[in-house]
Amino acid sequence: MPEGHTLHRLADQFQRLFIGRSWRVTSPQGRFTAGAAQLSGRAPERAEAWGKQLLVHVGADIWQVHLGLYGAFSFRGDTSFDAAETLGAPRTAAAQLKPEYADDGWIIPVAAVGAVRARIHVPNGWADLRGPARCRVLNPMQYEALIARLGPDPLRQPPGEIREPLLEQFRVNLARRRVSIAAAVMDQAVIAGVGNIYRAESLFVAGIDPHTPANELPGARVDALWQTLTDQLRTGAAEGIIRTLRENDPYLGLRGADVHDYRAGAAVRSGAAVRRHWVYQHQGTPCLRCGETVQMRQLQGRRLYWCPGCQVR
DNA sequence: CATCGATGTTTAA
DNA sequence: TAAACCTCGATGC
Repeated sequence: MPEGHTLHRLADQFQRLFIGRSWRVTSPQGRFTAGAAQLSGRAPERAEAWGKQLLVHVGADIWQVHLGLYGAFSFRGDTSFDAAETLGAPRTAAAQLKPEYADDGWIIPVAAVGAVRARIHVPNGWADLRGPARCRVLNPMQYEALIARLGPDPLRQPPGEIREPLLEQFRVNLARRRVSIAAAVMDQAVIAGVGNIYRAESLFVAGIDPHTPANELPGARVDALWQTLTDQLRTGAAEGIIRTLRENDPYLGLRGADVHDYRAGAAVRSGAAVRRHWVYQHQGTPCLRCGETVQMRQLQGRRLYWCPGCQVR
């Protein structure tokens, strides 16, 4: 789950549940004890996402959380917490809670299970953070330094709009790289929020050969890629899931392609057997658009997927 | 019960 | 390029 869309959902959820309310912060696992003490008893003013970073402003301090590959936040509490979803790596959903309250009116949380790095608690609910790659409190200087090395985030544009300065930054960043566009688009200094699934799916939809050098990608294709990523990330943030392939996609209609997902366990995990991606994890099967065999190879330690028929220089 | 893998990033070699 | 790190569910023996 944790590509940029997840972090924006997370920031929204923080905004709704915690912002402006005095919270208690602990570290049941014991690995965030000092930071928790620093944040506890105060009221966060703002939660924002920038790419894959969650940044929660508490006075001049900023709580930085990066979920990495398998970090996750889970939420429990009264009915206002019911709609709060677990965000991050897949976790089994907790059973329905029967809220009980202490004398001070605060809900009594269940005992922390497993390695809970941070628990944040407000009167009507709490959230547990497990497995983050980063969890620390930044001062304003450290915050500025972090922001300075992040590229533009397509989700930091108003919905339905392309912000020229962000797109221009993307163009400039690509023009400065000689690595492949596949490597560049995963570089958080070039564009923030894109992970392995959006890389594969955006380059497929934009019809770009992932091996094209970033600085050789024609301007029109750079702009089209930004537009594609903006649309895909926006949809992912709205739906809470990465679904780049839709059953009514006209390309599917043309070929009468079968969109059922036969990967082992996929149907069980997703609750539906309908395939969600064009090329991601579909190596060795016919492309649903052109029929060529979808390719996969290791690139800088990550798996790259593409269709050699649809994606050209 | 051991091993593997995952939508990620940093550090060492 | 490889290993380390953060966690836990799935898979295999």
